[in-house]
Amino acid sequence: MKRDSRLSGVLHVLLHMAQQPGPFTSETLARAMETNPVVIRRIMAGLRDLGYVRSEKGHGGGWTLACDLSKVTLRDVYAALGSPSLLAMGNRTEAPGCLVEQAVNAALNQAFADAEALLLARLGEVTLKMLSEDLRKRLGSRKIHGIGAHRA
Amino acid sequence: MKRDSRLSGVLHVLLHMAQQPGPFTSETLARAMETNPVVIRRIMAGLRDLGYVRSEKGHGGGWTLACDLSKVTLRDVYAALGSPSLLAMGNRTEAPGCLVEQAVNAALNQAFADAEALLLARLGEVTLKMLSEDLRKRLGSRKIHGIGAHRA
DNA sequence: GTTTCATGTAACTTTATATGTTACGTGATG
DNA sequence: CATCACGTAACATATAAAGTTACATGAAAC
Repeated sequence: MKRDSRLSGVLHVLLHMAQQPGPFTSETLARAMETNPVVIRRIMAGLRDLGYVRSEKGHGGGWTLACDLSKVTLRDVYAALGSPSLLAMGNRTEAPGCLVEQAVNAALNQAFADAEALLLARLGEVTLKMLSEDLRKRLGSRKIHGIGAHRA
Repeated sequence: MKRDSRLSGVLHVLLHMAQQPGPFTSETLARAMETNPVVIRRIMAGLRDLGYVRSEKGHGGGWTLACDLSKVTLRDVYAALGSPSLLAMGNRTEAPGCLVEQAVNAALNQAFADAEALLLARLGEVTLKMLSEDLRKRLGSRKIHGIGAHRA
C-alpha cells in the first residue's frame, strides 16, 4: 500500500513557518518541500478551517501561523487532516455474517484498536512547540537559515 | 489508502481448516472467502514455506494444516505474509538532508515505532488455537458446520 | 479600474499497491 | 495418459495518495 505522508508533510511546512516570520506563499513552501503549490493548499486547508493557520490572498499574501504552538499537538494536526486511517491493515469484511470472519475480526480489531489508541496518545503528547525546539537544537550553532537556504 | 486484508483473509482460511479435517482445495477455500483460487494460493505460499501448512498436488490434493495451532501466533502468520507495513502513514522522505524533515521524522518515528511494537506484541499474544476455540464458542450448540454450510 | 499576485477548488493525470483474472507449467492420482 | 490441483507469471482492475492544469475569487499595487 502506498503510505500516506500528509501528516509528515504538513508538519514539515509548519516547522518551516515557525522558524521565521511569515507570510509564506504556497509556491515558496512547495519549493521547500519539493512538491506542488496545490498540494500545499490541500494539506493546509484543514488547518486553516480549524484556525491553526491563516491564509491571505493578493500581494503580500500567503500562509501565517495563527495558533499557540505550545497548545497544538501532532494529534490535533492529524485531526485537521481529517483523521485518515492509521493502520495499513484491516478486516476483509466489516460486518460479516460468517462466524469465522467474526472470530477473526474480533481478535484483530482488539489489537488494531490498542495500537491506534497508543499512536494517537503519543501524537497527543507532542506539541508543535516541542518539535520546533527540537529543530532549533538540531540547527545548533548554525545561523538560523531561511527557506531559501533549504537543502534538497 | 487501500487497506491490506491479507492477514484477515489468511486467518479466515486457517480457521476454516481448523474446523474440519482436510485437505481443502484452493477452489473450495476461495468459494468460502468469495475470492479467487489464485488469491488463496498467493496468501498461503508464505505459510507453506514456513511449514505451517502443506499443499499436495493431484487428485485428493489441497491444503492441510501442518502445525501445532497452540504454537503459532497471529504474529507468526503476519510474518509469513512477508511482514507488510502495518501503518498507513509514513515519512515523506526516509533519509532527508533537510533538518526540518529530520526533526519531523524523529518525532513521528517514535510514535510509529511504539504503535507498531504494541500491535506486534498483541498479535504475538494470540495463538491460532485461541482463535479456533473462540470460534467454537461462537458456533455454540450449533452442529459444527462444514465449509459447505458457509454463510455468505 | 486594471493589472498582478495569491489563494480556493474542481478536474484530470500519474503512481503505487492490493486484489482479481487468465493462462500455462508441474507433479500426483486414478 | 487423462484429470486434478498446486505454482507462478502476466495482465487487468480498483482504490487512494500525489502531482498537475485550469480557472475563479479576492486583495494589493500601480
